[in-house]
Amino acid sequence: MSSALKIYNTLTRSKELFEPIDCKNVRIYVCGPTVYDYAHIGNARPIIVFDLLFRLLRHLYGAAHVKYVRNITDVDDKINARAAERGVTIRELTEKTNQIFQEDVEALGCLDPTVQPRATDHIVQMVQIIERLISAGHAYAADQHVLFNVPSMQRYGQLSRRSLDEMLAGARVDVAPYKRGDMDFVLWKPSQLNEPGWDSPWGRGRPGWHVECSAMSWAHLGEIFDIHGGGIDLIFPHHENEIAQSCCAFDREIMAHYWMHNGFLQVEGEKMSKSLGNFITIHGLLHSDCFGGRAWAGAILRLAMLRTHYRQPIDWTVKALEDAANVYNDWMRAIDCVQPSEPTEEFIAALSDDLNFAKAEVHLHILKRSNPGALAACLDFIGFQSHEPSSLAQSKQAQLAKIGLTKSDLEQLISERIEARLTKNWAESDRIRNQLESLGITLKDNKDGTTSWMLSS
RNA sequence: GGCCUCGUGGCGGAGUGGCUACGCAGAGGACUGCAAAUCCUUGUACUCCGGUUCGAAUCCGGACGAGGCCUCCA
Repeated sequence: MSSALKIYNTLTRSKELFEPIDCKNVRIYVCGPTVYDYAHIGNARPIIVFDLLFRLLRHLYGAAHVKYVRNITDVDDKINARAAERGVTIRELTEKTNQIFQEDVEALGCLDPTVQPRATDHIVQMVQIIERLISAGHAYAADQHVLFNVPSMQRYGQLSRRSLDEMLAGARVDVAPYKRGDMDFVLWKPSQLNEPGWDSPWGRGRPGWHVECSAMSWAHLGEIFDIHGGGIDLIFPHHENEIAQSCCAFDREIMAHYWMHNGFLQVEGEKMSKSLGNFITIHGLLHSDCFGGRAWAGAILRLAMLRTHYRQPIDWTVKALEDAANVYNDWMRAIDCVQPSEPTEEFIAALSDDLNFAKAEVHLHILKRSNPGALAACLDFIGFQSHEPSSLAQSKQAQLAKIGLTKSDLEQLISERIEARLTKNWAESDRIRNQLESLGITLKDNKDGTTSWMLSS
């Protein structure tokens, strides 16, 4: 079985063999969050999906040879509006939001990207790109704004596969007096004194929406790189405009070779929206009972997310989380006290087929019986390593501490119960078992007469 | 209106021309004081209608349905 990586490329709308520009320096960029509010569960999808890809690339090319950049957009009009609304400074808002985001992502079992650049640290590069675009005739300054002149780029619309005519037919574009073409989009715009702004050749202002990604990918990955990822909704206009900016600024045919997009998420069959009241955040799922009446471990959320192929639409349901929890707990029991060996080739090969997790999951079920060590290694591989034997022991200890029992207290209770069972005192036996169950500890009577304990799931 | 996805058993979800995965849930059984866990058994599905073919869930055409984008959005 071959582990050659194949990925679906939105540019060509087909699955292609992945061939890096430089196998010693594989480069991937993923559009990260705009930090103005708690990240919702839809935001978690690209984070998890591309974390899986990152892990796979590290395996295939070596951890030192993969560079993963996921940006943090900390300048945006939504941020300005939210900060004003809450009466906090922009810096306070973006710092706090980013901190929660980082905690959420860690709980979801994601590795840190190689670099997490911030938009506000790359204003210089943005200005440079804009200057290049102007001098190449692809952008123009007008009325304190700088706009990208869409008709100046013949290939515009290549990624989203739409022609300028079609786009204009939709015709709900902003009409502004300073625009030459209806589709032209803003690279730079003036800031009021109460808005964040930077000095530039066009006056004090701030960047438009798309240019930050062109600047940050350039700064950290170069003019051209391997993979660019994000949600499917970003294809147009965000990624289309990034391509336009980068290709025209650097006079390149392409910006990234492979464009990958994850599908959308719905909640219990409906679009997630604040008005429907089904807007759920990662934070809420992890730390409250807002969904399904209980909190969910990050690993459960991660597994539930991965079980649907990343390009398919996913329906986020309580049932899917319960299923994922069942499967996950099953695996954890199977690898309790097992030393991880190596992930199997079949498993890697399945993932290498455009991240076909469902196909890979089959091998996990097989390994559960035939080779727990390999199962543990496969689970480690895909980011479930928080439950290595040592940390399972740790979480058992933590639970004891939480309920105020020492290990010998527990052992005492267990042996009392064994006594009771020997004298067929079932009432006492059940009383002890129920008492511990209510404290989050499940007892299990083994066939040899011993009793072991585990954390309740 | 334009463009783009998708439609598999109760649920999730592989499978791109023949051998009809896998998991969850359910049912039956073994074991057990009862549980839990484990093990065994059990599931013949592919939206509809045409077409191509010896043969289609899989290819082609059409219908219906769901979702997305075209405007901020992962």
